Formats: sequence, structure tokens, C-alpha cells
Amino acid sequence: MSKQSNVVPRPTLRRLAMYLTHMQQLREKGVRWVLSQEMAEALCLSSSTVRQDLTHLDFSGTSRRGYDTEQLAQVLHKELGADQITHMAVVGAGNLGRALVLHGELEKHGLIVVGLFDSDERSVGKKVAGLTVEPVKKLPAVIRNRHITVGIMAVPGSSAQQVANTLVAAGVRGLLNLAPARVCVPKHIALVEASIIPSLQELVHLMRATDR
Amino acid sequence: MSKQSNVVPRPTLRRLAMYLTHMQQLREKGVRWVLSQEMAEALCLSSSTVRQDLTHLDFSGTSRRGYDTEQLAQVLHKELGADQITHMAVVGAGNLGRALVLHGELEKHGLIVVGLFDSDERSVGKKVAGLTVEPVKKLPAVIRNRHITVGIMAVPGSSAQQVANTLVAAGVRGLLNLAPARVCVPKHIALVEASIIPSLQELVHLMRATDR
DNA sequence: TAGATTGTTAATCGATTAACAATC
DNA sequence: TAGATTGTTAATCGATTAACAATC
Repeated sequence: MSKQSNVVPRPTLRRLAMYLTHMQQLREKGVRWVLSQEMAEALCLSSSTVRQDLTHLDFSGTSRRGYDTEQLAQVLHKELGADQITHMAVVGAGNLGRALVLHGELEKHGLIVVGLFDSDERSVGKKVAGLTVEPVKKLPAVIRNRHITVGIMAVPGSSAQQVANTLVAAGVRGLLNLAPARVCVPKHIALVEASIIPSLQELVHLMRATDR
Repeated sequence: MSKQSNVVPRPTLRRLAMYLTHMQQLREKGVRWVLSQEMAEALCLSSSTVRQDLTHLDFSGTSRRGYDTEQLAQVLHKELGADQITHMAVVGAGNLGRALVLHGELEKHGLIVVGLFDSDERSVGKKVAGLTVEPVKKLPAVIRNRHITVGIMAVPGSSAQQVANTLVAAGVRGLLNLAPARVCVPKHIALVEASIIPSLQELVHLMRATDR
């Protein structure tokens, strides 16, 4: 009945998102029940990890039958905040920033881009899928007026920290950093890194390492 | 002289990429030496973590002076594979896939997109920055002919596993998964996940959790 | 009931942090 | 030399895995 202690470890959190997409796929196929062992196989995990992860949810399985896919999908949906609308701002109207605005999948998860900013005068005023690129100096006012709680940074590495500071000062409570540079934020601000270049560098190293 | 044991832990690897961009920024400013403590502050780490990480490199600092920024940049550059050209294929010519092809920064790191594929007939033949979108069925031949070693998956979650299988069968040795679904690959294939939607779900959860 | 699967507890593994000896 | 910083070793922390009792 009452929620678990509520501090979901980060690695678990990432897997919860995977469980949700997997449940949605199973439900489309009409599968009602799934075993921890089956989930583990589908997602390259151990069944132990799956069961441990699910203890963080306000949810239980049934011995010998496994987990109700619909119920699990619902609980995960809520746990990952998809039951509420989140307003986001994208900073950086380059190729990546524009791609995000055009990305239709976000809305399915309650995520809406309601602001697009760029520091380059020349791109200000351009339209991207119904949104107009606005200058970064308008950011603080827009963040407040449109109730934006998440900032997505799609800027060059050299300006990443400065943009992060601006967003935090404007009042966002979470940052997704897509820039190829680490940023520092106060610890009450949630930060997730998903930069592509560092990920590719990691990948290339792993490939070399297995060579030898 | 001889390389360290050469199994760089993943968390360390991610930080090595950060150290490299930081070194490049310092060098632009003309900074010759940097202390582990200074690096730690700039990147929100502990100096202990920085020193531990650097032990994985074929490189040493100097007591009381710190690390030579140029030398460290060089060693990191090499360690992360930027000294060699890596040919990559992007699968999925949607907004994200096209943004990657147009992303000018990749080449600075020795990363070149030499193939762009899509399963949708309608986008086949279109040009994106000098590359022509090719049908997925040509993938195996192209991977071989153009010496492609990395596959970047920018496809819907529902087709992610199938695309991964195709890429692996075609002979790539590393995969960057940008699709919102976990994929399984044989263990000799390097895999890095950098999907945006799961990252945003993680972020939204973290924001909620700190609320309470 | 018997048997298989969950939920949970304990053991293992790996990464981070702390502490300090070696070094410049 | 004295003092501060690196490199390294040991202690701590956290996540994963293994094992098993509870449950259906």
C-alpha cells in the first residue's frame, strides 16, 4: 500500500524506462502475464536484477504467474512521470535542437517542448514545427510564463556551463545535457547526461580494447 | 612505458572524454599545467577520482606541478580513438538521423558518417549533406565496401532489435543505440546507450523524487 | 499437495573515496 | 629542506548476483 523508501538507484531508474517500453510491446501482442525470467531474457538482464528493480515500485507480482503486464505498465508510467505533462525548453536551434522539437514521440510520454532558444541572431525568428526560435535573453521570462521545468541543452560544449547557469537561474528543476561537456549544477537540480560525442568516444575505445 | 592493464571501467571512460574537452578548453586559454584539484572543481568530481582515472593512461603527472595539459590532451585523444578515422553508418533517416549526418563536430573526433539508411521507401534516394539515403537491404554490402565499423541506431524502439541484428550480422563491431528500447548483442560487440526519451524519463523521476 | 516463481536477505563484485607514502 | 601534490593502497559505499524462504 504505502510507497517504498522511494530512493530509486540511477541504474534501476534507467531500467524502469526499458521495462515500460517492453510492457507496452507485450501488451500490443496481447500478452497478459510475464515472468521475471522472460523479462530478463528480452532485455539482457538477470531475473534477479528484474525482481530487485521491481521492489522499488508500489506493485507486486504473483507467485507462479509473474507480473500483470497492464498493471506493471501503469505503475511504471506513473513512476516515470508520464501521467503528468512536463513543459520543456530546448536551448540551441541547431540540427539536434530542431530534431528534438520535431520529434513526435516526446508527447506520448507527457513531454512537450514549449520553447526553443538560440543565441545566434540569425536563427531567431525562424519557425520550427510551430515554435519560433527566441533569443536566449528572453529565456528567464519564458521559463516563468510557460511553466517550464526542464531545460534541454543542445549547444556547443564551450557554452554549456553558461547555458546551464542561465537555465538554473531562470528556475528549471531539471537539465538534460546533450552538449559534449560536463556541467556543474547545484545539487537540488536534477541532471542527466546524454551527449552523443562522448558516447561515441566511449564506444570507439571499447572496440579498440576488445581488439587486443 | 608499457600500457596499464587496459581494462578501463565504463564510468572512468565517460570521464576521460570529459577530461579531453576540458584540456582542449584549457589549452585554448593558454594554460600549461593543471592540478587534479582544479580539474575536479571544474568537472564536479573529487580530486581522488581524477587521479584514479588518470592511472589508466600511459601518462604521469608531476608532483607539485600537476598535469601537462598538452600531453594529457594528446594521450586522451589517442586513448579515445580520435587518432584514427572511424567509419559509421546511421540507420534511420528521421529528424535525429539526419541531424547526426549534418552534425559538423563529429569529424573533429575522427568520426565520419559514410552511410545513411532507412526502411521507408519514400525517404530512399533523398540527399542529406552529400549522403544519399539508401534502403536497409543494401546495408550488408555497404558496411563491407565502406569499411564501416560502427552502427548508429536512430530508429523507433519497435524495430531497434531487428536493426541491431542486421548491423551485427553485417559486421559492425560497435553500436550506438539512440532508440528508446534496450537491445541485446553478442558480447564481442561494443554497445553504448544514449537514448533521449529514457534519459528524459529518468530526469522527470529525479525531479519528482526531490519534491517529496 | 507439489512445484515453480516471487520477494527478500546475504554474499559478491566493482567503483568511489579517504588516507598516506613517494616525489618533486 | 619544507611543503604540497601525485600515485597508490586500503576502506567505504553501492549495485548486482546468488540463494532461499514465503507464496500461490
